[in-house]
Amino acid sequence: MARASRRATVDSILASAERACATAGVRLTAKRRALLATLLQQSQAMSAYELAEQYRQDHGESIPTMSVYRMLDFLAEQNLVHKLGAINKYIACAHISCSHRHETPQFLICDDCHSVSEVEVEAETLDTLGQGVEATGFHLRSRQLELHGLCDHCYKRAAS
Amino acid sequence: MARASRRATVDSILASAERACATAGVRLTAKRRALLATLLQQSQAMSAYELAEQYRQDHGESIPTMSVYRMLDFLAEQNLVHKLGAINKYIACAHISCSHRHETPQFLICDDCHSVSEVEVEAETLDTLGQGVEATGFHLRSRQLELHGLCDHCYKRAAS
DNA sequence: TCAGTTATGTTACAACATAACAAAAAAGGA
DNA sequence: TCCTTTTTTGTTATGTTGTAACATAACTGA
Ligand SMILES: [Zn+2]
Ligand SMILES: [Zn+2]
Ligand SMILES: [Zn+2]
Ligand SMILES: [Zn+2]
Repeated sequence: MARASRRATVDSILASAERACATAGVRLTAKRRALLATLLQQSQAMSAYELAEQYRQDHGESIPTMSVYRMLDFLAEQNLVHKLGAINKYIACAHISCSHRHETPQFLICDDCHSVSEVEVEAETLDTLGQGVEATGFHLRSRQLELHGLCDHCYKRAAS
Repeated sequence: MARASRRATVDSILASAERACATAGVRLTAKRRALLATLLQQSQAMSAYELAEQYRQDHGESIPTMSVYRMLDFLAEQNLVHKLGAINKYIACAHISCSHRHETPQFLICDDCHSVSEVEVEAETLDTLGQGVEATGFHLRSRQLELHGLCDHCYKRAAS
């Protein structure tokens, strides 16, 4: 049943994504939607080339990497996926179905197994950080942090 | 005179780097030193390939990119340079000649002119951030943040 | 000197990303 | 509907970043 429930969750997230795109007045085409579906079913961050291969397996149709990059650019603009610049990989947003507005995401990247968690950080802490930085005359564009380390699983395995 | 004083500054930083390597019991070879000198004279972060080309111009000798990567790895281990993972570039540490121990550096990266500043952030704020993250079970490896935005110069130019 | 280690060079290739242009699909009005 | 315009997707070629594997050179310490 895990599989069925996972499937249902993906479908409901896709429905939310469709509504978000309709509201924004942009087109979530069949291919963009299919690519998002592929990414949603991954537990790890994926490179564009890995996604092209997974898409081929999932949908029985090959797709140029060039198109994958363009679709990822589109999805990232709509905040449906996030690009992790430090490792050149992409992850589906964990909050597509949330009603609240999209807060700046923070990512914890395991340097061993490459799993990625999208977490919330206290707004107050981020504000303090941002104010300290802007006091130097710099103007932050994004408060998306990408923090590296070990996930609990890999940490415990390394300790043994 | 600006050129002469700049030259002197670079020389004194190189002398500090030599002392640091001697203390650590590692070898700052002539090529590693020459590469560090090249990087010290840049005002922007440089990719490994850009550095290979600049090295060739500075020292009248070509150098394999493979060697540049290895030297940069060495210099980064000694905290003489920092790698900016988000943009795949390298920058000389701004504190080589400082006597105090090397704090975790924080970088402000201008997305327009690509200038990079190495700044201090209040330790307390970083601790709060780190504690929040570690409370989720994640184990941070580094607290080096790479923040993107616009430097004051580019910000004002964009506003006009 | 000579063996062992570290550093650097060479070649080949893998992985990531984009430029330039062509074809197809969708949108919108006469 | 038909035609025009715009957007999306495909194709080809190439640029950029990084590493593997192995050879040679330089240094170090008996
Ligand atoms: Zn998100
Ligand atoms: Zn892990
Ligand atoms: Zn530094
Ligand atoms: Zn700037």
